Amino acid sequence: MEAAIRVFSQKGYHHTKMEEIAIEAGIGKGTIYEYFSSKLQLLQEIMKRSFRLYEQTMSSDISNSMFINEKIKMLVEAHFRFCQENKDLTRILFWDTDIMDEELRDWACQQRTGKEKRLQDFIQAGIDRGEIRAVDAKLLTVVISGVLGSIWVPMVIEDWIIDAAFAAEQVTDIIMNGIKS
Amino acid sequence: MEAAIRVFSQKGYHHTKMEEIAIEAGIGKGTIYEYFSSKLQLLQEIMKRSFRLYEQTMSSDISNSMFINEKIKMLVEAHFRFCQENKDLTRILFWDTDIMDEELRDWACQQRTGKEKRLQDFIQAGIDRGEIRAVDAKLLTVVISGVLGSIWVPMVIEDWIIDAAFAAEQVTDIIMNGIKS
Amino acid sequence: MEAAIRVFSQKGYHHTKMEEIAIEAGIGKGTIYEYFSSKLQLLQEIMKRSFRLYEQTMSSDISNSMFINEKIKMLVEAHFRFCQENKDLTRILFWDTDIMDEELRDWACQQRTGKEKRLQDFIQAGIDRGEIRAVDAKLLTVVISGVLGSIWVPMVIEDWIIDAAFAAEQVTDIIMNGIKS
Amino acid sequence: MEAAIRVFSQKGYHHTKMEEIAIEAGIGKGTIYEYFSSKLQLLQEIMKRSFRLYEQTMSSDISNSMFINEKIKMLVEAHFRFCQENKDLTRILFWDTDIMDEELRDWACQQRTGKEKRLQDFIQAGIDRGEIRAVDAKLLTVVISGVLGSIWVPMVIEDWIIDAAFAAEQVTDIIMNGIKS
DNA sequence: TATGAATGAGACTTCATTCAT
DNA sequence: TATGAATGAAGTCTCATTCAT
Repeated sequence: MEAAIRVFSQKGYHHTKMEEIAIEAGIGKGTIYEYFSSKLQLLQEIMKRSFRLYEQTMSSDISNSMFINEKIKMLVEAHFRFCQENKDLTRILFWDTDIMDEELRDWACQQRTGKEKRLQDFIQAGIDRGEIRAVDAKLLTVVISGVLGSIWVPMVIEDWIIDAAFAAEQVTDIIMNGIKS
Repeated sequence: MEAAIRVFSQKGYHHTKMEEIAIEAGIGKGTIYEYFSSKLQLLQEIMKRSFRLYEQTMSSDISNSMFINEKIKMLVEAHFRFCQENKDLTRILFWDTDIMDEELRDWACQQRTGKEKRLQDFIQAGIDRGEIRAVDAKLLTVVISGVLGSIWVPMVIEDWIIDAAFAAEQVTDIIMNGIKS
Repeated sequence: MEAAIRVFSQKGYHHTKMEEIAIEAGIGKGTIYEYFSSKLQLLQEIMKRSFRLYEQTMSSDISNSMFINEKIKMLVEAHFRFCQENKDLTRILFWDTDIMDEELRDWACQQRTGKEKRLQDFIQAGIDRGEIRAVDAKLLTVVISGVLGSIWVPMVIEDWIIDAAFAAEQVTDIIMNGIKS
Repeated sequence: MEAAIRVFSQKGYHHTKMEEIAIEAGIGKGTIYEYFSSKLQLLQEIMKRSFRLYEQTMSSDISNSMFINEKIKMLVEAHFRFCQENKDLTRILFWDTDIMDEELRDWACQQRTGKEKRLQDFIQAGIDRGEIRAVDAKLLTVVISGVLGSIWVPMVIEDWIIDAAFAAEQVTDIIMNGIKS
């Protein structure tokens, strides 16, 4: 699985041959099939595990009792940290999106939708409590999701290294206070 | 080419067979090869044309003499409009990223990097002129790119319809003034 | 299909490679798949066609209005002729019985059962009309089926050539009159 | 070996995996190879043993000193009994005929040929002694072999249960006296 | 002696591409 | 110029067999 993650991440699902994974893992081609029934299932297993790991990373850090800006900061920081620490997984998770079969695609959509729903609810709550001014909650959700969903690109592709805590601070600052001087 | 765009967009590059494109186009399989030397080249042609169209859409609207918030607004609005009006192209451009061969990938990276460079310069100029407070220009670039690069997902996948002008106004407002009440 | 029949007949289904069929047919491996979706389907098509041909051969000759011994003679003769004239088909039809998948196997069983049912009815009618003495109809059916189902072996394997009309006459004579001197 | 017989009989040689035999036998996959050098050799061992058992069953009962009809009756009865009592073996012996390699196939052919030669000689003797009228000995051999070689089908496939002694009596009666009323 | 995880040769099947018509 | 039947390279997956434990 480790080997598969490395190769998938590097060459993409469709350009990866089972033999390459086997070689990378230092095992025989057939051995992979002892543990995964097909190439697709191998990818799916990786994705499911990744989603689970991502969920853990995200949810463990964010308690419910914080102020909105603290919450956003932790969210952003956790996401940045995950991407930075799991570059290969990140690349697979966000890049190889087109191979998922119907089932996995639906599942991934649900995951995303669920995540965004929680984010949107939590923004709406902030608005209701008066911590956030009355912006369009859906739009703000998309904005924040967008930042999270795109930050990995320079990190993973250009090997851009940035301190997660600092980046989170800055991004939260921009989101909260804007950029107008 | 129109047909190819539709099919690629719907099924993704790897799941599209040349025959399907031919059928969609109402022509023979061999005829495609009269105009494109290979499946990959067909995609590349589409992508290049798309990038060109995108560039046009983006640059035509944005004159150099505007204030920063106007500029950002136009940038966002133009992007939103492009995504909304070219859903198929958008999906290909942003989704089928993993098939590009070395050459195309490099080219796409250059395009992106170039775009971000211009964005970053223009942000830096804003900071220098004092229109923007001293945030990390690279980070802000990533944030704005992220919003642009992610907004298409709900538009294309969930068929989320939103008025480009209104969305641009809101997003610009958030970026400029933040969300704190 | 002609080529497939030859190769299947000679080497058996499991020992036949698609490439061998292609070579025998003087075409490319892939071309076979233009006309048959899989190796199994190719065999099935051959079998279905063979059964149809067999049925035709059998039924065309045997009118309903004959005496029992005439009927048996024609049955036996038609069968012998079919085996002699379609050695390859015969070998496939009666030899490669174990590869049939569930569906085809069921279908083949039905064919056989149907055939035997008709034979049994027709024997029973002979008994009822008093042309045949009161033997066990089921057993006699099995005996006659057995003769038909086994005669091909020396014909096909040992290349035993015998005049169908003569053989039919003799066999019918044995069945009708026994062998006791 | 018992396990192999059961599984081969049920699924056919080619559809049987070594692992399935191991599971059926309640032993490890590798253990089979302690006793049989290959899958094919395992089948061959089974077949050889079966032929031997068959030969025993057939020859033990049939003394040389009997009248022709007694002899045929015993032959038929012994065969029927063997099939009835060894359904799995029977199915393997008569069904999985196509997998035999050159060597085994030749051996099986010899067995069969030998058997038929003896049968034919013994028929010829009957003719010479005047117990049988002058039919074609070869053809009669094929007829009797055919009945023997086919009777197992309804027994094994349709689970047709019939008393061997009764069946033998009837079949012998038909062969000896025919069916004409 | 018994095992079963590991192996890799081998076979099926796909599909981008060609080329005779 | 347009076609689509033919092609065969390439890749997935199976399963008999091995061998370290």
